[in-house]
Amino acid sequence: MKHDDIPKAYEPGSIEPHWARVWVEEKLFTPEVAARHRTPDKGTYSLAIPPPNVTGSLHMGHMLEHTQIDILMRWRRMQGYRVLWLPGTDHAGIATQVIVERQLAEEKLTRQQLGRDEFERRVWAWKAESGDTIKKQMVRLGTSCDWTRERFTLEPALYQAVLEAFLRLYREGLIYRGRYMINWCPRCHTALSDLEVEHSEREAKLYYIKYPVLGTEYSVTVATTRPETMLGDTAVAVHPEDERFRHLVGKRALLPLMKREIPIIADEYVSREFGTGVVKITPAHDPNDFEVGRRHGLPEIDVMDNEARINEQGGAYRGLDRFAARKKVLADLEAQGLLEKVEPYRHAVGACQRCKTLLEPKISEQWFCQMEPLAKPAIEAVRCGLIKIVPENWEKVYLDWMERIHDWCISRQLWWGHRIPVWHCNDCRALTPARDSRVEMVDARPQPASAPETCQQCGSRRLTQDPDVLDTWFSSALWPFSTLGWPDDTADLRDFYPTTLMINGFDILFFWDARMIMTGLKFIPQEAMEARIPFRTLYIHALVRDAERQKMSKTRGNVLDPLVVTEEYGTDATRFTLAIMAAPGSDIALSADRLRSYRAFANKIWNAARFLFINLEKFEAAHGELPDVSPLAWRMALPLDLDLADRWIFSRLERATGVMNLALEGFRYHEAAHVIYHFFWHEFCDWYIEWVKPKLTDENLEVAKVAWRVLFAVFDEALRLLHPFMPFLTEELWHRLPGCAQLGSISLQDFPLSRPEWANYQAEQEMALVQDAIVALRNIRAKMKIDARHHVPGELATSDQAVLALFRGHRQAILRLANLSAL
RNA sequence: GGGCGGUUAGCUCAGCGGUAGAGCAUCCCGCUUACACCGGGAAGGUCGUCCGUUCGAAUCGGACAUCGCCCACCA
Repeated sequence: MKHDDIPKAYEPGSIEPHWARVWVEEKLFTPEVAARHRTPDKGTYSLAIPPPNVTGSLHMGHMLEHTQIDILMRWRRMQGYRVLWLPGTDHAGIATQVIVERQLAEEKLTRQQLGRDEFERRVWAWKAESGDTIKKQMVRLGTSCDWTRERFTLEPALYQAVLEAFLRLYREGLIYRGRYMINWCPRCHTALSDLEVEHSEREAKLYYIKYPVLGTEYSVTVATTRPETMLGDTAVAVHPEDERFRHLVGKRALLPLMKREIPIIADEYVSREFGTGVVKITPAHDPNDFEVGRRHGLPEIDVMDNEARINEQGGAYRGLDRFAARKKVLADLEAQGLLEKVEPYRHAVGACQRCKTLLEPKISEQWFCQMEPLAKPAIEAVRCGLIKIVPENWEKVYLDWMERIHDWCISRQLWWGHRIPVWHCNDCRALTPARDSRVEMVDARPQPASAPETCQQCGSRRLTQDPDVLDTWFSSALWPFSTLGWPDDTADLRDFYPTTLMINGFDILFFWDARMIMTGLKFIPQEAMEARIPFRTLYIHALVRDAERQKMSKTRGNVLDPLVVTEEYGTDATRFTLAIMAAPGSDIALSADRLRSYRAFANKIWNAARFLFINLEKFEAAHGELPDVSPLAWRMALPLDLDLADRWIFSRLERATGVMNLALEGFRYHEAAHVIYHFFWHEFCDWYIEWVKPKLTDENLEVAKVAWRVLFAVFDEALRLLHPFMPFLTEELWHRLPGCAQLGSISLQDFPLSRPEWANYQAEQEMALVQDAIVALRNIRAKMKIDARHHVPGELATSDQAVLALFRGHRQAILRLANLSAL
């Protein structure tokens, strides 16, 4: 070996791609391959990746998540578990469709012009083109996934899982179709689930409008924020016990502008305190009014089309956009003297999560999934502790939501996704589901293979498949078991399910985690609940924010490209930064300062290694032989009669090891990272290496050899502790250590376990004293200008025990003296 | 309207019952043959406010202030 050519500065760019490639080529992260290198098998440890959007690319949020997962995966793998981290991507229905539609728009095309088949082909083409961007990026970043098991939510096997789940829920009546009020996005032209609505407070106006009461000379005044919806009013309501209006109940009012007679009804829903105590009822355009309308059998007059323009039900306002209609309605009311007053009003409105367009509540025929029967066991599983949510406060959030859960609108008026496997009869309109869950490839796209041939009600052969696709989260909900082969009873499913862990951000706690728990409990054919849960522990990580503390996310434009950051600072340093800043519960504001300082840490490690290598060469040159410093040798033959600094460094190493293992058990990445950082830099480098320097060249060859062996022992252990955090650097250095290359990858070596016999409190106390002494002496010398140069610890260790004894006797006095600037 | 989280050194944040910590920035001294992406030293905080529990509180309880987030069908 020749180490003269080791660069002084660590250059991550020159080694990372190499190891990234080797790891994948050797399939080290395929559990069966890894197991061949390891004998004691501690059982399986598995995690199904939160699948990124297939057409997306990595942002810092991914990198944080993947770093946190990867640290635990590598740590457990080193501990001897058969670790499976199953990667894959999500077809991401609406997100992906929007991207392709945007591309079409550049060609001045719409998907409608293209037609459904051609549009789907375009999306598949786009997927083929950009679908493995994420994978390439993850491989480059060393993410230790088992790429031989990669999955995609729209591939045939997972399509089959979706069909199986849908058909079972459908047959049991848990999936139903009906006309209800849903959230409609006038831009995306699709229904959305409640979760996809973003509420935000806005300044608005409260308009007070007079409705004449028929057969009297007076009128009632209603208050509304959306006057244009009055075109669809079918009643006016008051509280049943409101004395002010009791006499009006049963009378009729004349709906202004539309000249329609509508009843005045009484309903508990009306609040006597708000507004005027009289409410206009628009069953087709407000969720509350919808309920009231159904209770009283009121007509539901939908006055808007899918673009939120007034339709033919809106009389003179037909064709106007909802906001234009509002202006005109107000102007007309004003002209007729029916607009009593306008007040400023602040309230929350709902917008489309995807495109931020204001949503329109709309009555629509959609598919729903009944939630209560699924939620009950999912609540139970968390409440009884079978599934642990960390940090604990999220458990309460989860339970609160689950206990007030509403039915889930699962149909989307999109073309990209799993099409609903139910056919409509063109003759009798009855519904007939696919006969089974088999999937076939038609035109390179997976489709249900067993379409019904005849209507199950009238026997007609004229059937049309429902045009809608399923909410993208429907397939995600099955992810932990669909990726392992369900509905088939596969070896992987038996081996790795339930998965050990799930790690994701709180933003998908309801969207995803809750639904995985419900579906796992529903579909896994095991008796015991503990065998059906999708994961045993759910760790909710914080979000990465940019310097302005803005949330980084797929839909916002402020994403930081991890590849750019890692290019500048190195993947290991970036990972370390994310880990050491990842205290549970608080968000991370990524800063260049921190990245720089942990790049310096990587450099420090590199140079400590460089010191070892260079001086080992010098030793060989001087003595014509090498001390045996391979891990095999030092583990067999560490001497018992070590001196103070040796006993001290082993004691500190043992402490670091113990704390790191405990911290990682509890997802306290920051604590683990702090411990190894401090140990490596400020104990191993600043004190220990300085201390042993003289010994390494001791005239007594045996003394020198022991020093070398201890030095490498500690360094080797430190590299292993560091490996989950800095896989590239440690892998590179491990391979350069004498005798290590032939042992294979560091990722398959043992992670250091706690060795309590190494803890040595006495050595730590003595060492603290010595360190004080050295610092004091250095200060005194510097201040007295006895010697311009500062002295390394080793000088004291080897030559000046008498000074130490003196110091021991007069510690306080010397320390005081040392700090006197008067000297 | 409910719920959650933050408020600690100039900046960004750890600590969460026993004499205030890190990184960066600042000041002083050192280019000692691993590393100036370095080494040594120093300065800097009555831990948002008030009340309480305790021998003892940044750390536990309560109130308040302030910032942020999540959930929510009062038009």
